[in-house]
Amino acid sequence: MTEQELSNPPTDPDTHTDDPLLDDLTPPQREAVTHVDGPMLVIAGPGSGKTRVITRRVAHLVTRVGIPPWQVLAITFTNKAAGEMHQRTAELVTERQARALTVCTFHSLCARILRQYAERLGLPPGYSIYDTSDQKRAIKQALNDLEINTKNFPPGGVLSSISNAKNELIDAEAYAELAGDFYSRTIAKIYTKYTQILDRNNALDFDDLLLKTVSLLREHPDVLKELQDRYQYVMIDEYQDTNHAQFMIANALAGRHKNLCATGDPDQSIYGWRGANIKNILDFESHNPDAKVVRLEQNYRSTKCILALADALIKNNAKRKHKDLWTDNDRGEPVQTVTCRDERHEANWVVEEFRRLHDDDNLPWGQMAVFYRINSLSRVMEDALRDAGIPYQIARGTAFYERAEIKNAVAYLRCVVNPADEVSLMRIINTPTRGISDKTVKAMQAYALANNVQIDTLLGDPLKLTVVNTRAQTALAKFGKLLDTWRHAAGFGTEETTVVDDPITSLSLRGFVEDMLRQSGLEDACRNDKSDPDHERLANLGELVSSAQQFEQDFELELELDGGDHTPSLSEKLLAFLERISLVSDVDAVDPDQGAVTLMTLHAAKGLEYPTVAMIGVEDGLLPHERANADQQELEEERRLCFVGVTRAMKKLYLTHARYRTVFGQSNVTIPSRFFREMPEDCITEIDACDDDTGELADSLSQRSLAGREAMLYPSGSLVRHPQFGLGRVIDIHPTGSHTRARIAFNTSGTKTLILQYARLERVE
DNA sequence: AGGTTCGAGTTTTTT
DNA sequence: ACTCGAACCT
Repeated sequence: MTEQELSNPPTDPDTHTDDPLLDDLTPPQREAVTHVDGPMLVIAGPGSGKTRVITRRVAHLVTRVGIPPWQVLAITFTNKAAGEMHQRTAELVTERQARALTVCTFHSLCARILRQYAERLGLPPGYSIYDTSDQKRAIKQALNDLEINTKNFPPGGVLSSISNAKNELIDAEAYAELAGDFYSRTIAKIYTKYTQILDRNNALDFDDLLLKTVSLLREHPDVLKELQDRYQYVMIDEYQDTNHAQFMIANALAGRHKNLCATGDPDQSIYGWRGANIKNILDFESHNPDAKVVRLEQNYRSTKCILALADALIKNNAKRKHKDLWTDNDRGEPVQTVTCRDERHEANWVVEEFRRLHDDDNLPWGQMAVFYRINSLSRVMEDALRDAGIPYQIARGTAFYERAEIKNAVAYLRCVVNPADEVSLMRIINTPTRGISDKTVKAMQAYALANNVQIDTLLGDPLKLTVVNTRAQTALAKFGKLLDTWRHAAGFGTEETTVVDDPITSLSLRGFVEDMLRQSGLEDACRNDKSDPDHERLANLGELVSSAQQFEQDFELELELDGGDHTPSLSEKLLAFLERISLVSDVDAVDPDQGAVTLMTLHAAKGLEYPTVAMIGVEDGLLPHERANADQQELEEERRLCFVGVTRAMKKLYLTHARYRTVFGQSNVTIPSRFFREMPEDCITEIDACDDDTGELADSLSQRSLAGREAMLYPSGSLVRHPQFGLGRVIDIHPTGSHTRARIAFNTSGTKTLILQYARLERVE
């Protein structure tokens, strides 16, 4: 469900044109769409047709004004949003034009630019992109090297201090100069060390992608000019959530031709905690005195009730520019605020209500969504939905890549591509166990530090490690050989054997990943893992192979469509695959056509819309979150978060809270959110679900049907289709833990155990 | 060397 | 309640 999919602003007869790109737009929308040169700010309230305006403007620039499509750059907040925007623009222009557009996130744009200009920055091409857990490992390493206690400086906290500094473009040196107190002086030391570790590992963290791009643009005027001329029309969506580094990049790119179009809504700024600066959008006009400003205030999405509630809520923010939110839509039903006993009751109440909507009102599952402030609330909701046999999906695209077995597999791939990546190497050097002990590893690190060599050189020459015994040396050498074999196969030759891999004879990406999983012993380790009798982990590795294959196909198709006769080599495909894996976001996993109830955090819900929305856990301490209670600014951000959630709903909205909530296995009394008191009574129906016993009934019902109505969707013997493995027949299916596994005999690929949540199975009748 | 147990910290939100 | 790491045992 994307913005504006279901809404159609009425035609205004006075300003009718014959241009199909324009004639169904309101005057302000049209004003924004037809603006060509010079800066423009579009302040777009929720559901005001912002996405429509952006896609139409791109189409207008390309097909009416005659701007070459490759000069247009559109930056979105997630890959998912980029994909959708690209898709919707493609419907308005030719296929060739659509392909020439650049639509992506800041991070993937930066990764692309950095790869292109790597040698100008002295950046070796196989650089790793570290995610939060890799970053934490690097921080721990830094703390260890500096002999600082992790008790006083928890890696997470240190990381966020460093991240905040990076987002403000403050490097370690500058940080040290600013540091006054003991805490910041220590952070400065860790920051310096952390930077050294990343450099040594040839790794960038998320912030570095932006940071390095800023320095590239600053220090290489010729590169800047090249990029400015390449991207003459720059559009940034969700401008209220840009941080300082992103602001610098946007303004540097648009600095020459001045065609910067920013769209967003200050009331939906919800990423302040990660360095987003709401001032970027508020001060747009003073940064660009000649800017055209368009305000889109009419809402086409929600009922009057929902919008009135949202408006009343957001008016409580003191630091806010006034906006008139209005709609011609029906008044609709009142918003229901529901009091439940505990989180289980709450989940069951929502499930019962959703089932009623589905069965009685014929509302498809895909048009319902559940939002929550923190991820941990998804658990109960999931259990209730699964027990009720209702199909659901969770917007956690990164969850798959956070699994230990997948992280290990990815670490192997990174080590192949980037020999300097010590964080990844340490992860896998003895996983699965191969006779390399902690002691041996410590000795390696000590030697590498003392002799200032890259740690992986020791794998080629373990005899240097005189302190470890022969057995360990042999194990190291063997492991080194294995890595070398893969590097060779993938086309990352060692210096003297720079292998130009021949795309005809070289392995496919899928084949490479499969070989690596087998030869590394990861596959066998999962197969023999007694703690995982259902081979869930093995199935996950299988999913990684499919995703590699899927990526390979898409990547080759993309290049083919680009017109070049260039067939990508295995090494190119591997680099691109790793980059993709690093930059997936949670909402990227949401498939609106899947016909399933969607669960996500309020942050992930930004930019989406659903006919029916339930927001759960609307309690003080959760929304607003307790960590934001003290600070007025943060409280206002929590209110904006609530505003974002409420304004996603088109027709029906439920706000639920539980009297007791179990945290860490302890049941605690809760207080309803203070935001309830800010909502107008005439928009609300209060329901006390504790009065009736539907919840209790649901409790007992769900217990009985626990063995899974989900399994009924794919009964044994039914014919299914898998995107990679093709047609197959279900042998058996069981719900286990948080997943449902199915054994499926495929016609061409043999029998595989798949997890329904990851395998995109399709029932074939 | 490798597996097991016990304790601590964990949960805010994410590219 | 659950996961991760460190000490401890085989």
